[in-house]
Amino acid sequence: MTTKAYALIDCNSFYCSCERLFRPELNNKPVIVLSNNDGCAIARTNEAKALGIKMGEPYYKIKQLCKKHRVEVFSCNFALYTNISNRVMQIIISNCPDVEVYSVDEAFADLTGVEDILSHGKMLREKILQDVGIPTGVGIAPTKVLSKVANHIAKKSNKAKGVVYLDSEYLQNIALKRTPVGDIWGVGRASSKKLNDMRIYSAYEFKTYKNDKLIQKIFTKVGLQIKQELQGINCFALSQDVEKKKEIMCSRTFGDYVFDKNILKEAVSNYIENAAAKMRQQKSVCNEVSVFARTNPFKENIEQYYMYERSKLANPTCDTRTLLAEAFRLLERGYREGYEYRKAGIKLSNFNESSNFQMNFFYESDSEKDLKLMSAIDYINRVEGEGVLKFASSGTSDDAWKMNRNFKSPRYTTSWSELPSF
DNA sequence: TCTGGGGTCCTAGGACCC
DNA sequence: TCTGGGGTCCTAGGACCC
Repeated sequence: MTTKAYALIDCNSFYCSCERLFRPELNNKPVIVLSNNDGCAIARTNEAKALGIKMGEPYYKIKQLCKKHRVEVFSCNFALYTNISNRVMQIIISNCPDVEVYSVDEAFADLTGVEDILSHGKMLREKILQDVGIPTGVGIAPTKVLSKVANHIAKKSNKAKGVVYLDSEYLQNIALKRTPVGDIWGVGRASSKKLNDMRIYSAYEFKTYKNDKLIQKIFTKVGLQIKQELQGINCFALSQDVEKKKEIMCSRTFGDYVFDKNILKEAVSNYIENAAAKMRQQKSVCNEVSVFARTNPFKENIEQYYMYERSKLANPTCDTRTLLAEAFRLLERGYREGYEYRKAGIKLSNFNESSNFQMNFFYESDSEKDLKLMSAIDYINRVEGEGVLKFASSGTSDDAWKMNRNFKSPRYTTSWSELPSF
């Protein structure tokens, strides 16, 4: 078997870089993007990181710091990021034989067999920067886990100029000795602590640890696979086909506290509409609906409550009306009066293929007429804009459950009325 | 005053069956 | 007080990712 060469192409501070595209004066300035509800920092440029702003840090804690250092702050604008992401991915896909789009801001590419692998990596980086304007780091190595390590170095090292190829075990070992175990892809906080307790601190010490049985016992099958990937043994293959989701969730933290069941119901209604449309898009039907709502766990002086209700459906469906009725029934069942609700959400799960289940004699599937209605709704919302057509239960008001978004940038690329003008 | 959202995989343990 | 063994399926919860 020939040695593989996997490239990991990862956009730098992706959301911030997207915002900078339309505000070039922000290059070299500190920029952060906040999570929904302007809750916490979920993307930071290097300049913002240098100020000590941590990933996931609540905004209210760093507000003063941001003001003092003139950090440019944005509410998240996912429509924009998705659009830019598609452009980046298109370049990778059309320039590499096999590609796995791993997330909105990163992709694995199999470069095995490419003549000059390092040059190919450099070319990709240049082309994305030229054509879309997004800076990336490219890490290349024989396994996915090692390519992640290479990617970290590509981003950190000035010498690397954004591209690193760890093509020999010698280079890999140098890199692994400089990598703390906690920085390995797939090793989180809990495992990191356990490894440290075993006196394993660097990725190299993990790679060369003798007792595989113990690793498997403590860190499960996946833990052992990560160790083998560090040794250059491929355990994680490239998954190319876009797999269907196995569950679809929708949840939001509210902009304000909610006591009223009817307002919760309106929120839940919106979430169901949203998730059901996504589910129909991947041509699934679900057998299970869940609804949850909770008080603010960070607020210590209030009485906490968490409701979670779930039900199996008699017949698999993708009909929003059926799902709404079920979700409302669950909310009715779990709702308790008198609590300050801060967040609610729903989950659709236990999917079947919509074409398969229709063949099943025992199920009473959605009728042709129902499906046509749903398709029509989806079509109108796709063409005319999200949320143009809504169910009455979803409300039309700017209510308490809506999010705070005080620093939102315009929808430059997805809305005609908000096109940039220079 | 103010702390996101959406996923996946794995395992242990319970339920249930013969 | 004694009280099998083995298999499968499901679920909750943990851990991790971006």
